[in-house]
Amino acid sequence: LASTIHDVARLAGVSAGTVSRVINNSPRVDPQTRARVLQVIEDLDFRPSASARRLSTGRTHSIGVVTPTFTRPSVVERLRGISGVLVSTEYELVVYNVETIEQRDHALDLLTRGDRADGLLLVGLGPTDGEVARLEQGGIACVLVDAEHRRLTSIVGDDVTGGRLAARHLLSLGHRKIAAVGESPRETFNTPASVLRQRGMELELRAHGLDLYPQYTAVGEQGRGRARELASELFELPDPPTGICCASDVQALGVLEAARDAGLSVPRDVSIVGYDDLEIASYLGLTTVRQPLFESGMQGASLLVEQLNGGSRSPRQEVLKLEVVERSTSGPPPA
Amino acid sequence: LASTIHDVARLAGVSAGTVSRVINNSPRVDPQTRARVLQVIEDLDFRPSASARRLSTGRTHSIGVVTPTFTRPSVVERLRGISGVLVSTEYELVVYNVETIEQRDHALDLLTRGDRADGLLLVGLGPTDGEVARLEQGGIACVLVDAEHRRLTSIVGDDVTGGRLAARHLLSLGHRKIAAVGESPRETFNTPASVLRQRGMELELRAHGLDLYPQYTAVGEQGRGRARELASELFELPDPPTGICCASDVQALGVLEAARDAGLSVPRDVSIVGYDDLEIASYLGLTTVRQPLFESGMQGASLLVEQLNGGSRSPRQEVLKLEVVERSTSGPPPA
DNA sequence: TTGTAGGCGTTATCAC
DNA sequence: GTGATAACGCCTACAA
Repeated sequence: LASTIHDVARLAGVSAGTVSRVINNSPRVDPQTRARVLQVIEDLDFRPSASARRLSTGRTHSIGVVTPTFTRPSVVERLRGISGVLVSTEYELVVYNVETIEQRDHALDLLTRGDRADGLLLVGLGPTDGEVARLEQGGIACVLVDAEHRRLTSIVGDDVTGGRLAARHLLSLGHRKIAAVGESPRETFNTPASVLRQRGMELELRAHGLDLYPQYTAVGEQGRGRARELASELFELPDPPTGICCASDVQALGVLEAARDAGLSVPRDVSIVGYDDLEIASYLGLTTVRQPLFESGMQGASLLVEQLNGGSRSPRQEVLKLEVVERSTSGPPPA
Repeated sequence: LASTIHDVARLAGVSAGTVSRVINNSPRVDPQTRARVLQVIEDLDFRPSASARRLSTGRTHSIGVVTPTFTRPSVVERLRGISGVLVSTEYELVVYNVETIEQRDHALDLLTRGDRADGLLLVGLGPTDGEVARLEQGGIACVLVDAEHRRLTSIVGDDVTGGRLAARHLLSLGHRKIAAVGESPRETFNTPASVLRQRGMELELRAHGLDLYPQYTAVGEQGRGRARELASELFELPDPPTGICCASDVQALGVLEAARDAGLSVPRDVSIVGYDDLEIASYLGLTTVRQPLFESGMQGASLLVEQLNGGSRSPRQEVLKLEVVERSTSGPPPA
């Protein structure tokens, strides 16, 4: 029912080849005939078939974003950045949401064949060596956001430093009993962000002659609910912490709830530091480690598009700047 | 570099046609040869080319979701629902984020050709009659979520009723001076949700011998910041309202900030009602009109997939249940 | 049950 | 500059 390149050719009295040249605005076509062809295209409301193009050129004009639970606030923020740069290109955005190992493997299996996407953006998810090899073999460009691999370019926040910054902030306020609420790494996704942040905290504490004691280290699955439980346990300790660093703002919300449950006043009784600086953080006055999520998406997408346009694919690592945003959930420890 | 159906055929000692039959598990193939072919497929790590399939079958195995600013919390929630049902199907999820009229028109123009997506999910965006005609002509299935068109099946919240419910809640608490903070419809997207809710409020107020006065009707672009400004103006009125119904929870956040700015206590001095019941609403104790966003996405996707599987495409309308969730931002008006 | 052949709508490589 | 012609990799009658 839809018209093809041949219909156009016939009505314009030229060959399909010429129409193709017009479409792809090749310089080698007479202005007269070009005008004529364009007219017919307009009359017929012709659009070249994307499928046929894919098969013929071997390019899909789409990039795949694969990420565990793309509806997490931090990922959404990154997606905003990604979408923002893709919209001004010819690339479509195909989202592969992976919640399980099977889904993750399945997606990467499909995607490494190269006929579904020209490039991949892996967000918060690291590929295995084998997968990287297949990507290279298939000539598929790939950039990591919030994940790392020595052979791939990646955009990361400096998590160790982030952890240090959070701890340093509390230390500078006079805290000595500092705890961490973190996310258990979903091992299959290979992103140790939460672990690295705790390591950073540890380093900073040690530099001050302190330590991150096991009883002050609470780790569980991501999300507000679990963080609330973890924090409640912390508050019930015989010698509870006076400051808590969380692996995300979402977790910090849970910790705030736990404080409320326990009848603790923030920051008078306990200081709480988040991570990410989501919009909600500014609304709530949450002290947090700001991570440029939006920018990470932008940069990831930009670098990927650059590679797709023939740019170098040699691994590069972009480390994003972090900073503590001091608001009203942190203050001096109780006397 | 990647192996094709012919490679498989050759090594298995059969024809390409047979391999194709195996892939698409046609019943008409000898168990023995099938086994042999499958073995070769495994050995070669063969995967059929999606591009070739698309061209040959005319189906893309992908569904397009087009929506204005897909990173809005309410849309994200709907996407969760959509993604949830698509993941168990063979359909890919292609996101078309449209921020401007041009982008909207461009996306719909591409998508109505039928070689980019088998089906469309339009979220918070209504197509024109012309676009609907082209969809039908191209045989492209389409379901609307949070939008309406008489010829398309759609999933909507009952906005008029939602407005009534919000107003009724405040009325029942004794409020008489009730204002609305709404979103100016981005006309090009054809979704009058905010307007409908205000109409509902109006109806309910009238039923109580009251009215929704123009000075109590503040409308502006969506988002927290603008809502804050609008509410500030409301609070500066000589006779300010004692209750405010917002078109979204996000707007309600802005209104809460404005109240804080004005030194008003909530709900003692002013009651605030949101709309949507985002997760943040429960965290903040925001009274709101709960709208099943996640379910709307699920249902939209389910109905679409159903149509794609040969189900009926005659327009159907699914109206989602709304309910007021009473929390701590609403109470009796000041005496 | 299996092989053959034509077609899906483009692009690209040739000659002319 | 333009027109044939051969891919691209798969599917699907139709024949055998």
